[in-house]
Amino acid sequence: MNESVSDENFLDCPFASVQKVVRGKWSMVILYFLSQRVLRFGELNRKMPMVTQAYLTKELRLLEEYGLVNRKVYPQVPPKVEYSLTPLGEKFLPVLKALENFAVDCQDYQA
Amino acid sequence: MNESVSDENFLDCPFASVQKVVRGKWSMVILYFLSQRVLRFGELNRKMPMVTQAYLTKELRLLEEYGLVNRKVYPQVPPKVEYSLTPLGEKFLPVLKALENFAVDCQDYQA
DNA sequence: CGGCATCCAATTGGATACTG
DNA sequence: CAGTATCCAATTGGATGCCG
Repeated sequence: MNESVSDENFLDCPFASVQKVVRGKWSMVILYFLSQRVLRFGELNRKMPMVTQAYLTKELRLLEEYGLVNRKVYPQVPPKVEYSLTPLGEKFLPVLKALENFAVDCQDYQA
Repeated sequence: MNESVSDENFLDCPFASVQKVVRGKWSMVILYFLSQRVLRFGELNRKMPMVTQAYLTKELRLLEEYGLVNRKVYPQVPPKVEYSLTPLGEKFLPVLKALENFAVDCQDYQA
């Protein structure tokens, strides 16, 4: 069900391969905030108070695994962890921009 | 695009309002095929054999509800139903294009 | 042909409490 | 401060069968 996308009737569908990035409920918002600047875990969480810290951790781990987010741990007490976009993460920004434009279009249509 | 999402108006966040479109596992693939041409239900299903018809129906209904897809029923026997993009659906295409580009970037990074 | 209804499995999202 | 660990609720995805 996972990697066997060699269905000949199917495509070399690029969407299937990247959709996982966009599926997490808050992943795009995370990427948006990190595109503005490097953020510590607590800072990011405060910008997204509707997300529990446990879930924020999970999504950050996923984005890290996908190679879009970098996690830098400072060996201190108390701990300090900074999150930032990787070069690949930066390459996702045009998608965010396109989605932003689309959101505007949506509002126009509702008016 | 900078200050439109300040630290507190996360609810105005355009991504949150639009993410539902992109969450369905196959919604982007559906939109991609429909961007190529108008398709009957069966045609679309044959292009996506990994999706059961019941689920394809569900996603199409959602995309219709979101205003991206138009469903045209021909009152015939046997039934004929054609799906196409609405004007709003067309406006989603830049997002698909951006995602496509990103998919290419992903592959570059894996190499 | 293009559904719908039903039921079920899997995945996701989230609350809460505890920790180095 | 930035997490784990656990448990649970909600949502999603999917199989199967019937219908006009």
